Amino acid sequence: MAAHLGLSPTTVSLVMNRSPAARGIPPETQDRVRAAAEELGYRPNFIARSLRRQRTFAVGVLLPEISEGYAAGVLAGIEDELLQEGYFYLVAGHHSKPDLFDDYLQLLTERSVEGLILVNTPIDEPLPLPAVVVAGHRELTGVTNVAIDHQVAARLALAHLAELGHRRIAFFKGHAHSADTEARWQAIVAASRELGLEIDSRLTLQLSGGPAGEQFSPEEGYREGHVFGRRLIETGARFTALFAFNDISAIGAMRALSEAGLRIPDEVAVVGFDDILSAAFQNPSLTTVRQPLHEMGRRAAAELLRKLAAPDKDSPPAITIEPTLVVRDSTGPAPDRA
Amino acid sequence: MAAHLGLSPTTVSLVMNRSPAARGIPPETQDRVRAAAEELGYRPNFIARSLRRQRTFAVGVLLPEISEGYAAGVLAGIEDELLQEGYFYLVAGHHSKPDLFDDYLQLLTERSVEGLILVNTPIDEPLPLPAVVVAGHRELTGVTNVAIDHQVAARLALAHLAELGHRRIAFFKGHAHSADTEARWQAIVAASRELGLEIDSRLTLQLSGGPAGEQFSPEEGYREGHVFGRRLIETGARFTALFAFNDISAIGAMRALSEAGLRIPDEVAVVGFDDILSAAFQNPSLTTVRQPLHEMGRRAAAELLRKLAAPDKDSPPAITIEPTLVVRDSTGPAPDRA
DNA sequence: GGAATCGGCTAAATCGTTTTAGCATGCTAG
DNA sequence: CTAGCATGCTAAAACGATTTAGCCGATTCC
Repeated sequence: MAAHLGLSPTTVSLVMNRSPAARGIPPETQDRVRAAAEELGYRPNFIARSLRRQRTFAVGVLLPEISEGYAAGVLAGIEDELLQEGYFYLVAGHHSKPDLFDDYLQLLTERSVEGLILVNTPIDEPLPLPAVVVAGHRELTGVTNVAIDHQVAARLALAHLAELGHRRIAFFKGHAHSADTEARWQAIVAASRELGLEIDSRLTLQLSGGPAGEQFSPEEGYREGHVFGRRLIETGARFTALFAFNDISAIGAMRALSEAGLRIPDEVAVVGFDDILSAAFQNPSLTTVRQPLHEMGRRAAAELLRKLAAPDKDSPPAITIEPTLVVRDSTGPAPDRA
Repeated sequence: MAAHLGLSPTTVSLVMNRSPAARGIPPETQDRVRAAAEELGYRPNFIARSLRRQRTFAVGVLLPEISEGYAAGVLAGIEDELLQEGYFYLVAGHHSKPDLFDDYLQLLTERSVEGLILVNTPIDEPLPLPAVVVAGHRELTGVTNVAIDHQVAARLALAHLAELGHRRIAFFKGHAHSADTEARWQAIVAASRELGLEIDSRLTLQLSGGPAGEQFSPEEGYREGHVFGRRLIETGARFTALFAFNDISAIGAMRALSEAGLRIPDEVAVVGFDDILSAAFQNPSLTTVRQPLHEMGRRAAAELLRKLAAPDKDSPPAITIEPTLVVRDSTGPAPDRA
């Protein structure tokens, strides 16, 4: 390129980067360089540039499983934001195996990513690079945690049910090793108090989510929802609505309730959480709290880029995002009111 | 590192890479180097290495949408294979916008990826790098196409139905701009002939899949399945089974059939295609042909690595992978036989 | 005793950029 | 007339590794 023009690499570089130092190069020469670049299809080598500038315009993403709905949704948002800003990303799925966390962290740093985004990945030690966490389990100093606003989520679901006249509501709590379980439950307790609803501990079941460390597959989660749906009936305690921890268990429970002869939503209303694809395809279709995964990803990526641009400015410990309620056919007026 | 040991970078490099030229370096020195590397946490800089060796150990993946089930499933397979072999990958989702194909192809080549994998991405021009295509639309010379074996898929589904006594089978054909539509339909025609089944053109409906170029969202696909289910009944032609083009339309059709008072599987059997997550959660759960997405991804990645390792050896134009039949509750004996 | 070999290393070029410092040349000002 | 300055460019170092060619001293061989 430089040779072809009879100019030095310096000049070419200056022009191509529209560097302020190119002030001293007359417009004609600049045009000549750009024309030649166009003609030869010249594109500066990113690797060489990265080496010299010590910037890769790449970030690393660590998540449990790339094909799983939650992570994939968030990743799509991350991608949108990053590509727009000229960044790329390297992903590694660790299949929830803690040994792999470190291995992949190593590999990513070795490749000189500039920052990290962890999705649903519990980690204890401080991270070697600027990082943002989505659905993080613990708080790490200097690391921003992106999560939905559980207060709002609980209030949306419960206010919807209360408005329909439901007073006796059953709950599926999340499994112990989920990041959201505790926060969500506290929000539910608070919202119930606000709305004057009582929580019956007999109607509060905790999902196991599989043996600690491992994760239930979706089909197993569905099955657990089914079992728990039956168990609710067996308690003998009266309830007119169920707020499940996620759509999968809600769908399993709906099946169990129908099998027991309970009509949905006439006799029992069901609210799920997440708004997975199949929520809309159920019969009846499932009312649920939607997590704006895409936006969570976007915000996480945007915050990371902000950190990279201004490492000194300290960053918020948390970014909370508003969920929305998707009302479908699994909820209706409480039977005693209808 | 070199300075710390009082040795030259050459020696360090030779030892760290276990280069054959390290023959001349005595084991003690080698140990000394490795010990120091361990102690200092020294990891060679990948960028510098890439620049010198002209190898990045990275490949580019182009797909429509990272959060969509098909692509995400394939990508998980790609990832498994690549990470295992020390490669990383850069992904870009083009949202089915042809203008973005070239842009991202540019960006990826600029970043010196060594090869490309295209998933569900129709492209005409020859590619600038070694490439493998999953679910490719056209044949490109030198590019291997990974796809399922449609013959087997059609035979699995139809033999299952025939065995249950079904003779009058309705079909949903794929939309015109899907890579699989034509191949699958031909396979269905062939398998029908083999099994002595007649195809009634009144019972063969073609999905539109949305206005050309754009893609239907899953919810729209579901709705189309619902409409088409009703339309099947309206034809007045007798049928005891439906083989849909995908699970989503099958689920929509099941809904329509139930609403019309037809019991599944007693009066109509339904077979889907893909085995998406919700197939197992339907009521009744959906019998379907499962595409081994993960394996398709793995094979695609493996073939690409093979190409990179031996660019001269010519590669197969296609790799076909066997689907499997997942029998659930939406299929049963034909009514006239039961 | 001199040449050849061997053992243990290293100098220097290279990959393709960016960046700092500065070199000619011509013009202007004092 | 010359110091100073603007103009238009370039030399060379640097980024952090890999790789080729080869140096130097000691031993072996004839």
